[in-house]
Amino acid sequence: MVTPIGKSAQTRQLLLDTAMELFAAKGFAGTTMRAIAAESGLSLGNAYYYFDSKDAIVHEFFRELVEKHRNVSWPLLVPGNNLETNLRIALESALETLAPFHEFGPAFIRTAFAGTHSDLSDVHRALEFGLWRQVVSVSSPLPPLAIRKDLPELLWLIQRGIFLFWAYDRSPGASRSRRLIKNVAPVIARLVVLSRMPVVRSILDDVLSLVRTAT
Amino acid sequence: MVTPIGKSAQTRQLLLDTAMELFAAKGFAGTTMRAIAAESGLSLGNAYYYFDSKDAIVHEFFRELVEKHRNVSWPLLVPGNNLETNLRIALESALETLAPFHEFGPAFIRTAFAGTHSDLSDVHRALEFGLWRQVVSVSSPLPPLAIRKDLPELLWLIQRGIFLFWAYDRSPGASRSRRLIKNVAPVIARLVVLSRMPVVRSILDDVLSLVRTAT
DNA sequence: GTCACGTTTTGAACGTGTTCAAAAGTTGAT
DNA sequence: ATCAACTTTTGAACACGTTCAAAACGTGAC
Repeated sequence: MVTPIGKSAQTRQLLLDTAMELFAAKGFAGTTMRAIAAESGLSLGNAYYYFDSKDAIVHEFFRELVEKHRNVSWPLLVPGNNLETNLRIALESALETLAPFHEFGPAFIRTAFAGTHSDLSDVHRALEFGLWRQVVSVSSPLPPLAIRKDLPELLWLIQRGIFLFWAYDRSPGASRSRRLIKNVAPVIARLVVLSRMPVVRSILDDVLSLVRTAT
Repeated sequence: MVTPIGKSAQTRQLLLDTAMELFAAKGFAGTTMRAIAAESGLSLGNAYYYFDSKDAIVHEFFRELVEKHRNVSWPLLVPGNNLETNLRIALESALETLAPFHEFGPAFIRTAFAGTHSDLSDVHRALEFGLWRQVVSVSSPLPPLAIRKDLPELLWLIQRGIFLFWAYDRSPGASRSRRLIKNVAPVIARLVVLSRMPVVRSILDDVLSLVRTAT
């Protein structure tokens, strides 16, 4: 009999799928490693053979959600929208995707910021750097040349901030996060227009190099 | 015999003092609730009578550190320093105070952002809002009137950001955080000068109202 | 077919944060 | 002095994340 390729990988995936089901059904605290293993028909120790920790599983779960957000929001970024609209779409759909898992907020933060530097770059990319490039390039009118190249990085930074805020936002339905997004979008749009002015542009340059210091 | 006032409060304080010693000696993970209780000559359950959780103890520990930072940095803010200098002093002394407890970073974040809204205001205040007022008011030249009133709030925001960055900064000796501070100070100083210009001022207004949305 | 070696799986154990019912102690009114 | 109500303390227990030595399994060489 032909052994299916990657039997080990399959077991790992089974674990992951089971975990994600349980996460969705019972939440983070309500999903125990024992339950994940049992529901997968494996022993507890075996789960730890495939994943170093519960957080490691959450980490992969998070990456799935990021991918989902990308797939959901990408088609909504239609040409003709202005930057403010696209920005709102991208941010709000992120919130929508994450909403059922608000309880995971701190764990997401933990796993997104933990790990080595190369791993952080990974999350960097995972956090949809490409999506922000799309947000920019599909907006009309296109942002001023002065900032067009750097804008995705700036937007990515904004999204990181909002993500952090959301993770610790205790307001019902994350209403404060929603309000924040609604207010951020026009401010950024205005800032982009003003970036034509050398003073503003120089400030943005400063901020950008700060961000690069920190990355 | 005259019972000393607040016997209950004393027990609580004993627990706290013991915990802080152990935290300094053995770190966060190395300090168990059992050890705190035992070293205080109390039972484990009793410790939980005074503190809801280990995090609750860390929370108070953090507040002590914040107070310590205030006391350390306040006298260093001498008149004659310019804003950039004072800003660096305040930020770097914060790092110095927190440095031995880098391992607590995520726990600090957790406790600082958890809790009710009124509790968050508490942390708000705890994070030395007053210190930033002092940083501003003792700087010469004084910042432009256009921004003088709001600057402390802006600086407080900056500090929060840097604190977050530090908490998850894995670089040896938190060197990245140190570098960030060194670079942030002049940028902010420049921004303050530019705040005389209406465009810049209007952007700052936007940012401020965003912050207030989020608070 | 057997053996040696690497991969996978097990089951039990450890130490942790947290909970809780019940005991012990304290206080103030009668 | 007694009793009732409240505060403090105890000790045992629970469930969880994590670890580990040993067993089982698979595979390729001889």
